[in-house]
Order: sequence, then C-alpha cells, then structure tokens
Amino acid sequence: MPARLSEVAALAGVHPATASRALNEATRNKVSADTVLKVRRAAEQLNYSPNPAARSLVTNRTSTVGVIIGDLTVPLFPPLLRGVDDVTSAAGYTALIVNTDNDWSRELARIAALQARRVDGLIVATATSGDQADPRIWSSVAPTVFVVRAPADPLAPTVLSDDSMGVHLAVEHLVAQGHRRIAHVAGPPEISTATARLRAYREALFERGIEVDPALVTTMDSISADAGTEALGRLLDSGAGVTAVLAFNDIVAYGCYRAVRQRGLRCPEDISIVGYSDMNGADLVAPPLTTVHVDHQAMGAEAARMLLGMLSDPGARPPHSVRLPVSLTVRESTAPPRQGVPR
Amino acid sequence: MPARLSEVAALAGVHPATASRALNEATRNKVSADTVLKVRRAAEQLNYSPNPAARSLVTNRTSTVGVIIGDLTVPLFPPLLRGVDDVTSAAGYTALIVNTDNDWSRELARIAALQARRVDGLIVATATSGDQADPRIWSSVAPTVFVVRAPADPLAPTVLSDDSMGVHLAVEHLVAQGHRRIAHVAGPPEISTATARLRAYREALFERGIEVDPALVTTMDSISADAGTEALGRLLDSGAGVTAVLAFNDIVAYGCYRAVRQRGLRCPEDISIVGYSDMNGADLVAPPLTTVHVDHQAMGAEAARMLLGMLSDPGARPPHSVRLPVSLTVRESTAPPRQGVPR
DNA sequence: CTGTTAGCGCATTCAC
DNA sequence: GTGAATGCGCTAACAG
Repeated sequence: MPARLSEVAALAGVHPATASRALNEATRNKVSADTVLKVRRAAEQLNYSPNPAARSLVTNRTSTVGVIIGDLTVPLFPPLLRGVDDVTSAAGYTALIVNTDNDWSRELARIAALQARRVDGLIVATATSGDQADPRIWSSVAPTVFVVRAPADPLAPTVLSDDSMGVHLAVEHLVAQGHRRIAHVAGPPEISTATARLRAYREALFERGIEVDPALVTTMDSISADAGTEALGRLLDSGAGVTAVLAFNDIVAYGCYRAVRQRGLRCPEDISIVGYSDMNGADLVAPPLTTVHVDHQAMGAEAARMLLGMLSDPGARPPHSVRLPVSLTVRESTAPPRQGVPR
Repeated sequence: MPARLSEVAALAGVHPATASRALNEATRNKVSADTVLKVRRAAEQLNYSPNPAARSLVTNRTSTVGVIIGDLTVPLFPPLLRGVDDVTSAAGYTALIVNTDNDWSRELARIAALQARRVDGLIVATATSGDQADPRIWSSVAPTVFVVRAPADPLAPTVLSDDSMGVHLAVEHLVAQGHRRIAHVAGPPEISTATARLRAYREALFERGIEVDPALVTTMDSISADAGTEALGRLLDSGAGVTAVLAFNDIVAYGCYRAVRQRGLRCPEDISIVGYSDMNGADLVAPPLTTVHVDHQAMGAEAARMLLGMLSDPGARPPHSVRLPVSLTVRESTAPPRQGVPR
C-alpha cells in the first residue's frame, strides 16, 4: 500500500493541504519555494503517488480516455494505439482500449462500460460516414475525437489521412511508368474511405487525360483478400486489358496477387499492383508491395492531442478536423507495362 | 453527470446504505427481495452506475488489471489481448494495456504508471527466462500472471503454449512426407521459447531415429525476416543437403522464403518450410504457410482467468502454471522432397 | 432486514 | 503562504 498524502505532509512538517498544493502543478505558486522543496523530497522518500480514486472523487475527472476500435488484429490499429498512448501517457492520462469486434451491440455495451468508468474523453476509430449511428451516441458520453473513419457529422472533430493525396500519388506513379489501363478494386460504399478513394481515382485519371472507363472498376461487398481475388479475377477475365491495379488496401492487394497468379500471370511483369496502408508485413510478401504509406501512429497522436486540447479547455469551440498527408512507398509490385498488345 | 446512489435511494424510498446493499451482488441477500426490486427499478430508471472512484476509495480495489506487452504490432498480441479482454470485461474488470516497446527503462516507467493507477493485478507478456529481471519487480506491484514468455522464477503462475508439442507435430508432418534432412532456424537462446523449440526439435528427430546433425541448425542473433533469410541462406550454401526447414516463427519463415527464392529454388518443390505461430496473414503469403497454430486468444483468456482467480481468493496459494496445446495447420509450403540427390 | 455513523484520500473552499 | 474544515460518492461496521 503506497504512502498517503498525510504521511508526506507529516514527514515534511506541513499540513496535508499545503502538501497537496506543493505537489500540484497548478497550485504550486501558492506555496513558498522552500516548502515545495521539502514536500517534494518527502514525497520522493516515501515513494508517494496520489490515489487516483481519491483525486478523481473530488476533481470529478479520471484522467482516462476511452479508445474504441473495431478489431485489434487489423494492422492499422496497433500503431494508431501507439500514437495515442504516447501522447496520453505523457500527459498523465491512461487509455482504456476497447475492442468492438465491429459489432454494434457489442460497441454499445463497451461504450456503456467506458461511461461507467467515467472516461474524460473518447477517441473513436469505428465510425463510418454511411453509418446509421448518430455521433451523439459517443459525444453524449464525453468529448470525442474521431479518427481513421469519418463520422456522419462532418463538423465533429476528426483526424483522417488524405485519401485523395494517396490515390493521386499511386496513380501518378503508375502513369509515370506508362500505364493507361489502371483498374481499381474498390471497397463497399458504406466505408467513407472507399468512396473517397474511388472519387480520387477518377479525378486522378481525369486530370491526366486518361479515359475513366467504368469497366475498370469493381466494387467489393466486403473488404478481404478473397473479395479482392474474386473482384480482380472478374476484371482480368473480362478482357478489359488492364495493366495495373490500385487495390482498396493492402489486404485486398494480396488477394489481387492471388488472382494474378491463378491466371498464370506475373506481378509486376504482367500486372502492376498498388496497395494502400503499408501495413506491417507489406515488405515481406512476394513481390514486396508498392503501397500508399499511411502514418497511423501520427494519426493516433494527433487525435490524442486534439482530444487533450478539448479537455483542457472545455469552453473553447471544438477544433478543426485535420487530414494528414501520406506518401508512396515504392517496392517491387509495380513496373512498366509489357510492350505490345495488352491483354 | 450520472445519478448518485443517494438519488436512487431517495427514489426507492430507502436509505443509501440499503440501496448499496441491494445493488451489490455479495450483499444482496441481506436485503428483502421486495426492496431489491424497488431499488433496481429506481436505479434503472435513473440510469445509475456506481462511481468507480468512490467505490475504489473504500474497497481499496480498482477492478483494473494491467497488461504489459512488448510491441503491439507483433501479431501474436492482438488476439492475446482479445482473450484477456473477453474474460476481464465479463467480470467487470478493465484492462489497462501498456506497450513497453521492448525497452526495459520504458517498461519500468509503465509499471510505475500502473502502480500509480492501483491496478489489482498484472498480466505480463514480456518476461524472458534469460532475463536479468526479477519477477518480484512485477509481483511487488500486484498479483501477477505471466503469459507467452517464461519468467525466471519457474514457480510463478504462467500460461505458455506447448512448444514441445508444436515442434513434434511439425517434425512428424515433415518426416511423414519423407523428409530426413530437416533444418532448424533457431531463435536466440535468451528467448525461452527458442531454447524450448530447439530442444524439442532434437528430441523429435531422435525419437524418429533420424540423425541429429548440428550442421542443420543455425541460430539467429535476433528474430526477424532478414535474420531468417541470412541464416537459411548460410545453411543452403553449406551444401548440407536440406530438404525441409522448421523456422523459429512465421516471420522467420517469410525470411526463409526469400532465401529459397534468391537461390532460384522453389518452395515447396525444392524446400519445404514450416513456420510457428500461425500469425495473421500466414494464409495470404505465397505459398500459404504450413505452421504450428498457437491459440493466443485462449492463452490470454486463460491468463486472465488465472489472475482473476488469484484476486478473488488472495489467501489461496498461487495456481499451477499451464501449458496449452497447439495444433498444426497444414497449408502449401510443405511437400514431399524431390527424388534423387538432395542438394 | 434496515437506518445511522464513519471514513476511504484527496482538493478546495475559507480563515488567518 | 499556511492551517482548518468540508465534502466528493460510496461501502462497512454497528445498532436497532
């Protein structure tokens, strides 16, 4: 059992209230420099750490924030959590991480649990713009920042990555290599990033004077390697003459690898493939995947900073949403198209 | 701001203490069934949830457990956390997850933070048997259970998977396909699982009457795909005539894929490769990896159950450590060896 | 079975 | 600048 404040005060020869003032950043100036020193020394000697329950009871704040994610095993979340954790823990906050399994009823239950824990704020990585869910479901619990996924309310504080930029970089790279028949394996329209990337894909081609052929786009019902295999397989078999593919994300790109192999084609010699996210392991597959690199750790950190800002100044109006830049990591899944008749 | 107990009591027409008794599982029997009903109805109507800080202050417990892991991006941890979370949250506990980045000073800092938070227990997934670290560093903070890694103290409550079983399954599979020259790319001896798997590898070969040739074992300094590429590369170039490889884990197996490809060989036609862990994505690489499947979620769940057991009965002596069984997932990276002269 | 009383450890009044 | 008093919301010990 750790030391109590009263013990520290006794050792320092002051009243507990004075010790409290000396130890707390905000009230330290109301105490003489001399006593501050004495109290700190005593606290150190006794290895004092304030009882968060007692403090919380009087301050009505817990110094905890809830982080809601869909599925921890999706590789984008660990770095994101790392980013969140870095800034929250540096500020004396503890992150309570909650896995919803992408199940809405489970999410509601976990939100309730976080509310019961009296979290000071929420970082939500599960909202989707197509979602029926009202952002107030989260905001009613505590101040919240959305990350990775866009919430239905466009004014809610949100940290996204620049999907448009990423797609433009990818398309630019492929075009620079001579590709003109660039397919897109798109995600389901309920996912906000899926529609954003699809739109950017069209834009990017258009801007470069390349025909935007609807036959080059397939939309998956769900996001998985299998769905990618199936989707690209259809495209390949349709005789649309594709030489390059922009996949919705890396997992889908892996599925595209499979579709290519199944038809006796080779990547990148016959078909170039670009992924999205640069998830853990994208450098280990064969061929190593060219992909849009998203700095999820930075996104988590930014979301946390934004949230802590809101908590430190509850009166201020909510911060502006931000969209972080991305980069292109060129590996070995892209190459110039074969000469001659494209298939 | 949620309702307080006193408000619930007022609405139910009883004293707050009675309301408390009615709401708490353990003391419910000290209250008439009738009042229990009234109180519950009132609580529900006011959407009451107890203030954990207030409760914690008097019970001296927080209903939180700390979970210490090295690096969230290592794919074994997410399912493990999922297992922990499933059982802790069902029991009304909240898991505080901490990332040490495999850095000892950082780990000490995070342990201190968990202690400051007054966690009731600890689940530690970073200990290694070769570690200089005394298990008391953790145990002095709170009751602790070790998982995945064996702590220096063999008597400390620990949940491991059966490395011996896994290796035996893998070797058995390879031998059944006709392999006799089976290499092992081993992890560094500081890692307890590395030595366990190496020992089991020797045992398994010996038991099947196959020569245990030291030339078929390479030990890596660190665990990475690159280290695997380099290690297997040496073995392949040494002319030891290997037809199959058991890699320390899946990541290393991916490195082995690369070594094989670099030499113009093919897996599984020329060299069979078996991984270990069955991490997320092992079915997506080419060829899909045959690997020992470890149920990390089950391990996390078991560790959590063990810890909660210790917390519910502090007097009892610590539970016995367990070693969970594993299975072999056969995919396409293994096949019978080529006929004729092995290289 | 229920009400009364007390106190967990701390921050924050209000006096001095 | 410092000490004294108060109360955050809850459970536990003691009466009745």
